[in-house]
Amino acid sequence: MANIQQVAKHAGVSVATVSRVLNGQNTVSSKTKLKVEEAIKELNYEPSMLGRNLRNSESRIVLILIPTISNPFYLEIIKGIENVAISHNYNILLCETDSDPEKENIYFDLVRKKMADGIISMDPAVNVETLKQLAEKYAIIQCSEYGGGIGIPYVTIDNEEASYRAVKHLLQIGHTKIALMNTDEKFLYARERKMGYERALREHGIEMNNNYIFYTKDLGFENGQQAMKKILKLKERPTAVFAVSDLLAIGALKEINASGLNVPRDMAVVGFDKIDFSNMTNPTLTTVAQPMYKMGTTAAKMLIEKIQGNKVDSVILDFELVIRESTAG
Amino acid sequence: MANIQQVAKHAGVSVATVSRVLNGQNTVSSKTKLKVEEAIKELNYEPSMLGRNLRNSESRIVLILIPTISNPFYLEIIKGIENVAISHNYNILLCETDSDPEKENIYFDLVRKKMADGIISMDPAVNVETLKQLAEKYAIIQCSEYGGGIGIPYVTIDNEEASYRAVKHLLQIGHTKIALMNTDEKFLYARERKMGYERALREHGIEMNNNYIFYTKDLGFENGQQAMKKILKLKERPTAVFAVSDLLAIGALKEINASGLNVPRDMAVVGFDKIDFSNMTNPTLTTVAQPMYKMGTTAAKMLIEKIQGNKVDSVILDFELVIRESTAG
DNA sequence: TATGAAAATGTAAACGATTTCATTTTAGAT
DNA sequence: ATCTAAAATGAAATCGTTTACATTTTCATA
Repeated sequence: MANIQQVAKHAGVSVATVSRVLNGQNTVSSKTKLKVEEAIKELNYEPSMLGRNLRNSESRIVLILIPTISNPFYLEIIKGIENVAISHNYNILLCETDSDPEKENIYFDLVRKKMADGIISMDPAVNVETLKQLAEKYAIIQCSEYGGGIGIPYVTIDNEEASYRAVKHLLQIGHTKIALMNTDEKFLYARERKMGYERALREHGIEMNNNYIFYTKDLGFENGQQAMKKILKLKERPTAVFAVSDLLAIGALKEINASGLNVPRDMAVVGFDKIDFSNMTNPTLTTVAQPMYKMGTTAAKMLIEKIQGNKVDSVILDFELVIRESTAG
Repeated sequence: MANIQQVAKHAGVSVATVSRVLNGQNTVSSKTKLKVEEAIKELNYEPSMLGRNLRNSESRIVLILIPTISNPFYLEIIKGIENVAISHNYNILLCETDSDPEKENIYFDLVRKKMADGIISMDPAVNVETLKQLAEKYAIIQCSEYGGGIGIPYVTIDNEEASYRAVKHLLQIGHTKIALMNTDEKFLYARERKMGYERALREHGIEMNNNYIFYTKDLGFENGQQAMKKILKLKERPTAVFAVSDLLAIGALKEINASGLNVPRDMAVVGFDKIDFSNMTNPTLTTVAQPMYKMGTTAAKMLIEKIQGNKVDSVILDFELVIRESTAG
C-alpha cells in the first residue's frame, strides 16, 4: 500500500506538494499537479485517514447515543443526522446504550480517547452529571430529550403543548374520560406531556382522575399491551387513551382489538411520534408528528458548529397533530 | 489535554514505560507501575486512539452496509454484530446505501482510506464486482444476502428450503391457490425463494400459475399494499399469499383488512423474517424466523477472524417457521 | 540584464502512540 | 564481593499525514 512518500518520490516532488494536491490547494502549478495526479493513479494511492486524523487531531466521527435501536422513532432522526454529517465529511457511530450507565460510559470513553469528535445524545436516561462534565471539554448536543438548565444545547419540540393539543382533540370529539399512558416521570418529556394533559382537562373543567393515569417502564409495544389490560379492567372504563409513544399506542390498539372492542367506537387512541408503523396498523393511528428528520439535521448542524468552536443556541421545532382512523369517530 | 510524554515526565519514566503500563504488559515493576498510574490519574490522561491507531495501522472500526435502516429486519442483526464487535474492541459504523452505488462507494472509500478495518455487507444490491475487487485487499463478509461463487465468505439461511416449508405449510392446511409476492429476481434470495415455492407446489401436483406471481420493487409496506390490490382484483382469487418479507406481508394484511375480507378466513398470509412488528399486527403474522441475532454475531466473528488474517468459511444457519394467527384457520 | 515581488516548492517539525533494540538495574548464586 | 542471567527501563525509530517556515523559481518591469 503506497504512502505519500512514495507518491512524492514517484512524481519527483516533495511530500508537501503531494499533500497540497491532495487538499486542493491552489499554490501548485498545473504542471506538477498533473505529475502528482499521475503518480497517485499509477501507485493506486489512497491517503490514509489515520495519518491525517492524527495530524489534524480529529476523528471525523460523531457519536449518536440512543437508548434502543428497536424504537423506529429514532430512525428518521438518524437519517437526518447522517445526511448532514456525510455532507460535512463526518461519519456517525450509532451507540445503543440500553439506558445502561456502564455501556454509556464505554461510548463516552470514545470521545475522551479522541475516537469521536462529538456526541448527539438522544438517551433520556443519560447520566446528566456525566454529560454536563463531558460537555465542558467536548462538543455535545441533546436531541429530542434534554436535561434542562445544564447548559447543553438541545433541539426538541414543545412537549407540553403537543400533549395539550392531542388531548384537546379527544375532548373536542366528545371524550371526557381520557386515560393517560405515560412513562416514568423521571423523564422530562413525561412530566411535560402530563402537564399538557392536565391543562387540557382543566380547561374543559374536567377533574384529574389519578386512576386514569398509567405509568409504564418503557416505551415498547408490550408495555402498551399491559397497561391497556389494566385500563380495560377499570370499573368506570375510559373512552379514550392518550399514549406518549406510538409503540405504546400500538400495543394498546392490539389489546383493545383482542378484547373484542372496537377502535375508535369503544375506545379512541392517540399516539405520539408518527413512526412509520403508525400508518400500518388497523385502524391507522392518530398521533403527534414530531419533525424527526428536521430534528436530526438540526442537531447535526448544531454539533458541527460546536465542534468548530462556535456557540450554538437551543432550538424548538414545530410539531403537528395527525388525525387518522383511531380517533375518527 | 495531556499526552503520553507529559505522563512520562510527571512520573519520571520514559514514554515506553508508560505505554507498557497502558497496555498491561508485565515487564513493569509494580513500583513504577504505581507511579505511572498515579501520574495518569493526576493528569487526567486518556490515551489517544488517533496516535495508537496510526501506529498500529488499524482503525478498530468495522462497516455495516445495509440498503435501508427502515427495515427492522436488520436491527436484530446489527445488535448481534455490535455485541461481538464491542467485546473485541471494535466499533461499528452503520452505513445506509439506499442501494445507490454512489453512496456505496463513499463507504467503500472508508476502508480504502483505512478509516475502517473491514466490511459486513448486507446490501443485496451491492455491486458484486466492486465487492470482489475490494475483498482482495480488505476483510469483507456477506451477511444474509450474498453473491454466490465470488469467494467472499457469507452467513445466511437456506432460502429455498425456508420458502418451501412456508408454502408447504399453506398447502397442508388446505390451500391450493397460493400467490407469491416476490422482489426482483436479480436478487439471489428472490430466485431461491421462488424455487422453494415452485418445489412445494410441484410436490403437491399443483401447476405453477404465473398470474399468481407478483414482483415488487422493494420490500416495503407500500409495495405489499400495492401488490395485494392487484391480487384482490384477480378473477380467480387466491386464498393464500406468501410474501418474501414481513413488511410486504403487513402491507398485504392491511389491504385485505381494508377491503373487508378476513385474514385468515378469506385469505391466509405468510411473511418472512419475523421482525418485531409481525407480532403486533392484527392478526399476528405467520412467518419464517431468521436467526437474525445469531447471523449478526456469526458475521462479526467471521469478520474479526478475517481481519486477523485467518481463513474463514461460509456458514448456513437454521431457520424456523413460526405459525401464528394469519394462517391459523 | 538586473531586480524584486509573487508564485511554487521543499525541509523538517509536529501529531501521539507502540515497539525494537540497547542499556541499566536487580537479585540470586558462588 | 563478584559474577551472571533475568528483569526493568530508556532512546529512538516508526506509522502517514499537514503545515510553518525557508528556499528556490518565475516573470513582469525598470
